Amino acid sequence: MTAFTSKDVARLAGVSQSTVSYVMSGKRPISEETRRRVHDAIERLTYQPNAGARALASQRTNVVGLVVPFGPSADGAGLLPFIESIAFSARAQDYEVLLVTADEGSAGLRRLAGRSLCDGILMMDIQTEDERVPVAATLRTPVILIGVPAEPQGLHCVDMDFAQAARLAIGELADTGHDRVVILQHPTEVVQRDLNYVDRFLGPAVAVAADRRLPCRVTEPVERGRAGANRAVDQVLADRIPGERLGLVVPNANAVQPVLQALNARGVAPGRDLSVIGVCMDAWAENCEPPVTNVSGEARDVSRRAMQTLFWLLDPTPTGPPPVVDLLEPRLTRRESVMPIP
Amino acid sequence: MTAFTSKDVARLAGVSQSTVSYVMSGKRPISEETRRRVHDAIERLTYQPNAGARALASQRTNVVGLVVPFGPSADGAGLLPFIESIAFSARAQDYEVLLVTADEGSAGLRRLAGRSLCDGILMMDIQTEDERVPVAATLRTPVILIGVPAEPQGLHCVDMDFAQAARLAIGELADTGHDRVVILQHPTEVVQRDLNYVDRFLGPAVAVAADRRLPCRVTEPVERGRAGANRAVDQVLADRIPGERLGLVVPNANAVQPVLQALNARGVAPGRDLSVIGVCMDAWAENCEPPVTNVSGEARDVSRRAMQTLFWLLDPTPTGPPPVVDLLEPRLTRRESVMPIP
DNA sequence: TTGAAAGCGCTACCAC
DNA sequence: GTGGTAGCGCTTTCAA
Repeated sequence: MTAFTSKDVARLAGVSQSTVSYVMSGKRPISEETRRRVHDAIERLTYQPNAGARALASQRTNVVGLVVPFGPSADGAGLLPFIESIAFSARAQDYEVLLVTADEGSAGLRRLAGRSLCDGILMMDIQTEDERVPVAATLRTPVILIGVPAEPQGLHCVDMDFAQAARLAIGELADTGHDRVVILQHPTEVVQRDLNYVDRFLGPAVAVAADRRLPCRVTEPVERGRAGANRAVDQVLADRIPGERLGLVVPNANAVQPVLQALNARGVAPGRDLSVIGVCMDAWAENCEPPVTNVSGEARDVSRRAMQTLFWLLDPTPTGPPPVVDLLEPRLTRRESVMPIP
Repeated sequence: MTAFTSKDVARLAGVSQSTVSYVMSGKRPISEETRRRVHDAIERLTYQPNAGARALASQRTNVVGLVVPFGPSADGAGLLPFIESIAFSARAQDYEVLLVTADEGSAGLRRLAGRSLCDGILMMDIQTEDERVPVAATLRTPVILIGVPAEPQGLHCVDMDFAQAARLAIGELADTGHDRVVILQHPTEVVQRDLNYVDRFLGPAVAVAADRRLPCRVTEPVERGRAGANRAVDQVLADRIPGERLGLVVPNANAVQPVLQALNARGVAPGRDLSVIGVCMDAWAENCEPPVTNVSGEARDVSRRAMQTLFWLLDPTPTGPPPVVDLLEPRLTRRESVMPIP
């Protein structure tokens, strides 16, 4: 019992195979009568076109490749919203999503492109100097980076604007009369992997603090999980100068909750005894104790935009091209973790 | 600049196209000399076979479809280890992974099979009565269920053995001299969605408790997040009978941490004032405060096994077929959240 | 408005 | 051990 082909549809509808094809693609005018007959036949046979054959003939797979940072480094739940919203955007345009793990390095890219497994590629977790970027730049298949490497080599980049996020966070602490800021560094592994967003945030953050005459220190890397947060918080509390208004900035979304827990456990109340601003999704910030003032770049927005860019590259429309480096505005939401102006 | 084809390789190596094909597939003996020449040519051209053409000619896509429960119900971080290990298993066998979201329902299955997008399908988050299962059973494409519906219709099922997990958890509380057990129900949404593992755990749990003469109550659904856990814990503590040895069982992996936090926040120490046993991955259990005694079905083991089963179906080997319903043994690990025998 | 037919790049049969 | 060649099921010219 082998599947029906467009030939079967053609025979049943009493038309040629090419007519079936044109009815499906809409690439040439078809009489109402013919269209109906073909659609009927398609329905009766529950015909579906063979993807391989279509790809071979049309040079279009209708698949997007997605390179995800699994492997030793997979960074907790933050990944899911990305994958999820990419899957939805793809589906909305009749595309499938092919998953490739980042631990393959550029081999994955070469495979996707070389075998014509997909029409375009989305790549996450870009390193500042990323061996895959130069490779990606030479492929026939368009590649969109979610993140901004040192040298994008002409590739389209989409991400949250971390510089702006830094300005918002530090600015808020300056505006609310803080005396000093401590920024909790990402975990060692992230720092060592040279992930692009580390310095895109830290650089501007330090600069803005200097600008606003706010003493500002960056901690040692804060390791994942409860233990890392505890250690970092102990250190911060030990260094506190009596009476100062201290602001903590947590650029690592995964650290926000553990840090708040550590503070609570030590009887230090964010919003009363010191301030905390996190960089994380709103949903996480709201669910903290207390709800935390955050700068938010929603994963969904970033991946939706990345998909839009990719689709534009796949068929450019009259509307101008998307920006090559496309940074989305973050948003500061005030909640209860920042001390009010005295 | 269009990609090289096997014809180019053949010309460069001075052999026929079919020889190139046979060198790559190893499906017929090739002289050492020829093999070398072909491999050289492949290397020089960095030739990669076109996936569509190959699929069309061989009726094999070398792709596995993965149906993931994204959508409103996506249940936090628990999903990633599954996806991740499936991706690795696939890669190890030279397969790609195509992602389909569960919100498409059986349409996704029909598309994967009807268009020959993949050779086999893995489906997660099975409902006890799942509309997709009867559909899956009629496809030409083999489907493996991760989970066990009421009527598997001959489909292969792989999952943790929740009945055994229940026995382990309840048994441990009985053995350590508890007077009463409270089981924290999954969130409303999970219960209403009729997910198969809810009753596969609860039924046996209640039965074993009865067997051991352990009074046992199942709570109202405990909603996601801190708030849900707080409410549930308040209720449990309010119902406590002074002096009793109370055991809490938390079958919902995502609730384990919030529940422990809620207890801690109320000055109730698990392992001293009452006992907690969670059903969750070891990594999560270890990272709790205190480390929690758990029954663990590791996602990785389940998905690896599911992939093995799928690969067996794709090319059956002399070794017998895998069991149709394949339940993996869970493991109880004692940590610090269960009160020692008095 | 429609049909016939030439490929797309590969696999696998049949021949030598 | 190797080569020739007929498809796989679709899209897209070219012709009518």
